[in-house]
Amino acid sequence: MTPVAKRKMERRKTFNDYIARKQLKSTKQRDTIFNEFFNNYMGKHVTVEELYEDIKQNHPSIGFATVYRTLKLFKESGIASERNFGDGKARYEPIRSETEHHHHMICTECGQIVEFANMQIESCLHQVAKLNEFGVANYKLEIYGKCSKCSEG
Amino acid sequence: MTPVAKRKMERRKTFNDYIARKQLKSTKQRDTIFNEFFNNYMGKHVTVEELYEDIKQNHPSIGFATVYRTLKLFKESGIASERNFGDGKARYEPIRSETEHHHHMICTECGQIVEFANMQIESCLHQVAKLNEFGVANYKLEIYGKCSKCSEG
DNA sequence: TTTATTCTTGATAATAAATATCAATATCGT
DNA sequence: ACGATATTGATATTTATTATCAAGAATAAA
Ligand SMILES: [Mn+2]
Ligand SMILES: [Mn+2]
Ligand SMILES: [Zn+2]
Ligand SMILES: [Zn+2]
Repeated sequence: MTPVAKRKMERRKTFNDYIARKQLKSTKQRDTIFNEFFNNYMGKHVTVEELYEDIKQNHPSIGFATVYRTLKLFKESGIASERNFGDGKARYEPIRSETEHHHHMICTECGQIVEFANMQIESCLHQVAKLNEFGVANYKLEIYGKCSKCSEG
Repeated sequence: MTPVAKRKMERRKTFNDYIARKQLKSTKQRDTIFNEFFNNYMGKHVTVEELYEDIKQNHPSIGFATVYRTLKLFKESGIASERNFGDGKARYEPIRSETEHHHHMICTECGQIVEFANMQIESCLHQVAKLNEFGVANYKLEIYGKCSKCSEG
C-alpha cells in the first residue's frame, strides 16, 4: 500500500470512529465526498464550491448543503482543517497526520499557497502561551505577500 | 503632551497626508470617527457595529455605511489594522507605531484577547520567507484556546 | 464670494457565504 | 420487516459587507 493510501485509511478510521461515537450514520454521500476529498485534494486547499462543482461531475444528485455539512463534519472529526486566507471563503484541506502542524504563505498576486513548518516558531509559541497560562487549542501563522514568480522583474 | 496624545497626532498626520495624496476630502464625520477610535479604542479590537453604536450616542446622524467606509480608509492609510478572529466580524485596532508588530491569543471561552510580541518568531518567519523568495507584505499569528481564568478549576 | 467640480454621506438595496428549515428518504438496531 | 432516528436536497433565511444613488459638503477656480 502506498503511503498516501495508508494515510487515507487512517483518516477513514478516525472518521468512522467519530461517526460511531456520535451515533451518526454512514451514507453514500459521505463516502463519495470523503473519497473525492482525500483522493484529489491532499495538499490542496479547496473551497466548498470547488469541491461541490467537482463532485457534481460524477454525482449530480449530491446537494450543495450536503457538501457544506460534510466538510464541517470532517473538521469536527479531526480529519480536515478549515483555513481562511482572507478572500471570504472557507477552505478545507485533508489532515496529513494527527500531530503535524504547518503554516501558509499566501501570494496576494496569483493566489499561490506555499506551506511551511518551523520547529523553532512552534516552540517559541508554546513558550509564550505557557508564560501567559494560556491553554492552546490551535494556532495559525499566515504570511501574505508576493511569491517568487510574482515579485521578479 | 502625553505619549498617547503624541501617538494620536502622528496617526492624524499620516491620515491627513493620505487624504491629500489621494485627493480625498476632510469631513466632520471622518474627524468624529477618528477621534472616537483613537481616544477610546487604543489597545482594543472593536467591531464596526460596536464603534457605530458608540458613536451614535453623541453623533446620531452618522450613518452605518460611513463607519464601515471610514474604518476601511483607516486601514488603507495605514493607521489601523483589520483583524479577524474567526467570529465572522472584522475588528479594527489603532496602530501604535509604524514598525511595531504584535500577535494575539484568543480565548474561545470568554473572548478575551491577549497580545504578545516575540522577536525570535519574527526573525524565524522572515528567514522562512527569504528561503522561499517570498516578499512579505504582512503576517499574522493567532493562538486559540483558553485563557488562564477559563481553564482553571 | 460665487461657481463649478469632485467627493462624501446616509438610506437603502444588493451580494455572497454560510446556516436553518422541512418534508421525504435512508440508515440501523431490534 | 419495523420503528426510531439521522440525513438529504431544495430552498429560505441570516448576517456581514458592499454597491447604488440622489442630496449635500468640501475644495479649487474664477
Ligand atoms: Mn495547508
Ligand atoms: Mn492587537
Ligand atoms: Zn504569486
Ligand atoms: Zn477566557
